[in-house]
Amino acid sequence: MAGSASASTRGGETREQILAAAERLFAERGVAAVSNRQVSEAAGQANNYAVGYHFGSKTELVLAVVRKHDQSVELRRAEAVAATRGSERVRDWVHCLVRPTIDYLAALEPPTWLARFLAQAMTEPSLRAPILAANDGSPTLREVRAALTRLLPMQPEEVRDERSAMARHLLVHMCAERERALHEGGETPRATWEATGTGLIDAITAVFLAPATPVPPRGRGPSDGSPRRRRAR
Amino acid sequence: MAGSASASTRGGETREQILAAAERLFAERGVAAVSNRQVSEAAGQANNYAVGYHFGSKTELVLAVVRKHDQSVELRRAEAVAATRGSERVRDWVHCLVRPTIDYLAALEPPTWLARFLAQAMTEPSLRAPILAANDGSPTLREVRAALTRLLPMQPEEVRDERSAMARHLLVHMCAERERALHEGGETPRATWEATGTGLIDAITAVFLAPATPVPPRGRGPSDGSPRRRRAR
DNA sequence: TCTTAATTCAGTCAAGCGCCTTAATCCAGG
DNA sequence: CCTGGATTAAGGCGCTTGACTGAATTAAGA
Repeated sequence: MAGSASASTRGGETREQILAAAERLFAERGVAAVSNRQVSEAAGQANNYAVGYHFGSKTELVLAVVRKHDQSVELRRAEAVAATRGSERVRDWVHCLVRPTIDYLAALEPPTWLARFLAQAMTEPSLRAPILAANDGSPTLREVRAALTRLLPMQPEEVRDERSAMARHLLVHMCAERERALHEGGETPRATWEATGTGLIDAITAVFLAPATPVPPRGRGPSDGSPRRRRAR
Repeated sequence: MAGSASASTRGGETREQILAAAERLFAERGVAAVSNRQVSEAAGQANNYAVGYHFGSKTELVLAVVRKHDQSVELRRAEAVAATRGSERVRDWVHCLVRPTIDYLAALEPPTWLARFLAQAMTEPSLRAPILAANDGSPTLREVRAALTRLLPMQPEEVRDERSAMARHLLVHMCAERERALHEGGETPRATWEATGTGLIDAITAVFLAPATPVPPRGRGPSDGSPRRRRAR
């Protein structure tokens, strides 16, 4: 395997081309539907084993793409967290969850593939775990989670975890959906990434702040908040 | 191709076995990662072309699985809508969005594969469109959307559409996540499908009811609701 | 200038794939 | 009981894939 030629060595450039090609192809067709050969060829390599040589396996290729972008997002998130530290507003911390990703997407020059790529990669059963692990390692994300825990002290842990997962799903899949619409030239619900981010912050803030219907530990509870209804027919 | 042997003919039974095997394998490994041969073999067929014979293509196989379940969910949703008709509470209509799916999942005998299967199928680029089309055709879903539009008249259409998409993503992926955790024997944020449904209704209701930050038609607006911040470093 | 290690090229190979064919097998209606 | 259409078994064909290899090509340093 090639050493991680970080800079503009010969191999480093090839690596970049492979990463770019992989990101695009995986975003368009799904990770499993694209062979390493196709990635190698799309990257302009005559050697059909180029991916194997530079990355070892498809899993490591995908992780390399993820890491490449994660780095930049993590930086932006660190900035956002620094500016938010001390705030008592849930919305401010949700902002830290959403804006870094959105701003990074907006900063990439179109056409972008990242959002769709991430949605694909996160859904692939064999890739889900390692990618989420990388997420768990982010210190900034950890700080945001801690802040939300502090601001929502009455909320059962299970509810907060559940809602964190919801926030993640919304961010990933709504961005992917917008990116897809953008690419296909169709209509996008929002005119800009900026506006999409605002919509996501509105929604995710509402999710975290929503009153949680208490669920009885076991057995039927007094009510689950559903309307009057019992046998309609 | 086989006629749609609906009942318990010889071919009908094989069809069922193929559908069950496909649902399981696709849920576990992803649609693209499973070959038609593997599905045929898992269904106990010696003929590696069994899928082709009975369904024509992988796409039609997937759609057949979707339709099989959709039918039952649609029935439950019709009941729920009938019981909710006339209600002015957003939550009641969100209930109609969530409960039918959740209750159907809860009614299936474990282990279930449907939720993960749907998440996989919806993410597959080539399958997304036809599946969403089937969704659009549902008259009950149409009625729910109409009701929500009626109850949220001030909300820009783009915001409502966006939030409908959010609701769909949350329902699909949160169920898939719980089902996965259930299958792997890990911890589930909620003890029961019932409680998961309640959590989803809480969250999705909040999303629909959330105040939408107005986005200026063009150019920088007065505020996007973000905290005081301008150059943290 | 000359090494030399890293990288790319240009293939090979077995395994698995989609698609197709032919021959058995099944079973409902005559 | 027989027959014909539907279904399943068994396997072939051409192609792509992942994994691998040895020779050519760079390019950076001695």
